[in-house]
Amino acid sequence: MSRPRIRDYFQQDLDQNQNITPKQRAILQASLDLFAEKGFDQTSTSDIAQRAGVAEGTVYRRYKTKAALRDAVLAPIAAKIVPILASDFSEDELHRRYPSLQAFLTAVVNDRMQFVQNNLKELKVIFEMAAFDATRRERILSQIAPQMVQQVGSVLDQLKADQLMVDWPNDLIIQTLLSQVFGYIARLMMELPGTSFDREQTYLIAVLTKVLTPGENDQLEID
Amino acid sequence: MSRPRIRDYFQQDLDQNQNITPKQRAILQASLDLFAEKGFDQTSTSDIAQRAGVAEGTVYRRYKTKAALRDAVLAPIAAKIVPILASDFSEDELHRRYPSLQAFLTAVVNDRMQFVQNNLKELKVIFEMAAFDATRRERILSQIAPQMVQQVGSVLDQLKADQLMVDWPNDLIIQTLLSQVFGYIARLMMELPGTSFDREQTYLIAVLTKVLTPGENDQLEID
DNA sequence: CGAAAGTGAGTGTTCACTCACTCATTTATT
DNA sequence: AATAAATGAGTGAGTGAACACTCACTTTCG
Repeated sequence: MSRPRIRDYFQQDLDQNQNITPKQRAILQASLDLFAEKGFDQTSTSDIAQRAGVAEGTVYRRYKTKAALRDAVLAPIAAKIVPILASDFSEDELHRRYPSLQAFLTAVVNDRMQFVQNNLKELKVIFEMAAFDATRRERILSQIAPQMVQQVGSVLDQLKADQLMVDWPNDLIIQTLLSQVFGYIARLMMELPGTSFDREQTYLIAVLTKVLTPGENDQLEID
Repeated sequence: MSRPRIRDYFQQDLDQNQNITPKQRAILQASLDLFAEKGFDQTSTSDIAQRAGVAEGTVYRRYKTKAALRDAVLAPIAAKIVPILASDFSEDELHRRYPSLQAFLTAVVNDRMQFVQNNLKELKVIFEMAAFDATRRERILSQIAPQMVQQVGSVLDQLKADQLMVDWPNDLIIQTLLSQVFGYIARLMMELPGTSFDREQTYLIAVLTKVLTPGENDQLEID
């Protein structure tokens, strides 16, 4: 593929961020690692300090609370999630670059898989947080969902009009895409055996292409 | 559908269990509710006692530790998961009852969705535990995966031989099934808006039927 | 020297867990 | 049948440890 890959935004942001001392960066890194390894509640601030090679007071120099530290760890990726989800989904991109649905899906899947792999720890922390914090979850969803529907919707409509994609409601198609993405993330997070990037990629593209290609018996008997 | 539905095994087991006082049952119920609402670590034993209308000492009368209490809450469902996953997957059932792949998937999906709905809280607690406890996770997977492959495998081979199912490796097919199940569970757990049982069911069956029906371009270029 | 970064002993609170005790019911003794 | 003894579920104040967070002080660096 000739397209540029989505890079590891988190690392990038950490590096770009100026006013940050090596110790503060070590604290962020140790927090991320430990939160992903053991979970937020099971990680003590003294764990973090120890892993980062720093006194506990140093952690609280910049971050007022442990929760604020988690927010600081997640801030860079949180800002990138919506653009990642929606990028490539423009009619322009679509018509200029991709000759077929499969080619389109290949490009989309490839980038997203890279992003997930590069930010797996952050995603794990986000999922843990979202699992039991309904308020935060709703805030996130209420920001992401409409943008997805809006940015992706017109392209889906175009694909459907061109008979390139199954004629389902857009929210069902988006749900299909996201289900596969969640499944992929879950498989990575759970460290299931026998998974490899190439195999996952081939599989994801095959499933999505098959589901989203229009067929003969596609009527969904939904109101 | 004329088939019997899978019932709410957890409630059933709680009732069947003899030597259990009302207070002890209240403790189990309160634990399950609170673990699912707030998460295990965020639930204190005094929370549980209060919700159950019981003194904190009563909790420790039967359960040595808080973790043992969680295990007791999950024990009934844990014993049922493998049978649920594998039931219906016998060649006998398949040929006697189901005229088509779609009819087969409809029956399978229906029962599993009932089970998930009836045991959603328990599943949430299990997922939280599995997320950060690699040892437990591997123990669970090492028990479930081989049984799934064994019990489901021969039927999949039959379906493939009869040209009723796409000729993919069995583990990929199982992965497809489980991905959809996980996606469904995730959607329920996250309480996404706009979901209903009927809609989910129609959707799941449609997606699975489409993916698993043999087609023209099904070659997966995998070693 | 001044300012910012870093330190680690200290603090108040929360929490999992304990234990001496109560009380209602069952079993044994007269 | 009446009374005593034994049993075990239930209680809640108490305990020690862990934890998030603070602050008076030290070190680093421009």
